[in-house]
Amino acid sequence: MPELPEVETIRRELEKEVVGRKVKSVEVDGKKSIKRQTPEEFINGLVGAKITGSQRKGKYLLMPLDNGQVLIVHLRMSGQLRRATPKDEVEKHTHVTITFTQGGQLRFIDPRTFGEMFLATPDEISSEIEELSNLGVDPVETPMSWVDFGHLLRSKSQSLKAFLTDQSMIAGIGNIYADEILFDSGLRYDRETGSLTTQEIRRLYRSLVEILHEAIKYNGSTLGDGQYVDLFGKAGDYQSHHQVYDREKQPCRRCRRNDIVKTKVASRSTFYCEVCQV
DNA sequence: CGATCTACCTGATGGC
DNA sequence: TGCCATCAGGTAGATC
Repeated sequence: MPELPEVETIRRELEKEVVGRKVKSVEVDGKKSIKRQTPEEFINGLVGAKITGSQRKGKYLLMPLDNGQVLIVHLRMSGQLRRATPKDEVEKHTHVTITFTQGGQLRFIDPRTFGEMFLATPDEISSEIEELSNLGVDPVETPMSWVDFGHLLRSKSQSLKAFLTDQSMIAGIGNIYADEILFDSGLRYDRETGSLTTQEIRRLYRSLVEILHEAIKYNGSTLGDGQYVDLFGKAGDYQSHHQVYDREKQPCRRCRRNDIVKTKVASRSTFYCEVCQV
């Protein structure tokens, strides 16, 4: 599922593939992906506009336009952005098709329809749209010192996994990378934020940055369901580097003597090693 | 206050 | 073979 590394992979591709292009026409199939405004408002705001940038904040993609608005995309669970040409077969669950004056297309495909696209002004992004204005620091976009990270960590008393996946604290980490980061740092998912020593805080932050960068290097993770693919339909490669996620009952790659355990936390799967994580 | 659950939705999978 | 239940997870909002 798209988390920070997957969204960053797509952002980089969008930079090459759509920035500088002008929108010729937009096709919207129903209201499944355009939820915050009418399809007409969305289409009218896009047609004739040129995409001038490709940014990311947490799991949100933001593409500024030359008309003062910003095209915002959130892929949620199953959303895909795909480069296409008008001749390409239209895949099932294609909800939005943007055709550029140069001929190419950008398509939004989303079987489970949780994802969305909408237009907003920079003012609305920084004040009115709460999910965006409340987003915490993006650890790849805006690195911080481990000391600042420690302050943030101690600002709220909660479990480490809840902290890592709390988008208003650190933006971009979801279920998969939270487990991988916690394993790498040797910390259990249920440790309290206030219980960490200075050394553990440092280790957690180092793991967080390292795992995210490694995952970006391998173009993100594509799970067995194949839901995540990049702009060209290509799967990521980081899943083979997972140490714990989806490795239940398989031997821990670090201690080699314990099997990875799967448990449920807040109705989400959590994988960890009982020996390596304390 | 934090932790947990539920809704949103479809496709894949497993059991019978 | 087909039918039903379960699972996957991002996020908001309800509830404990």
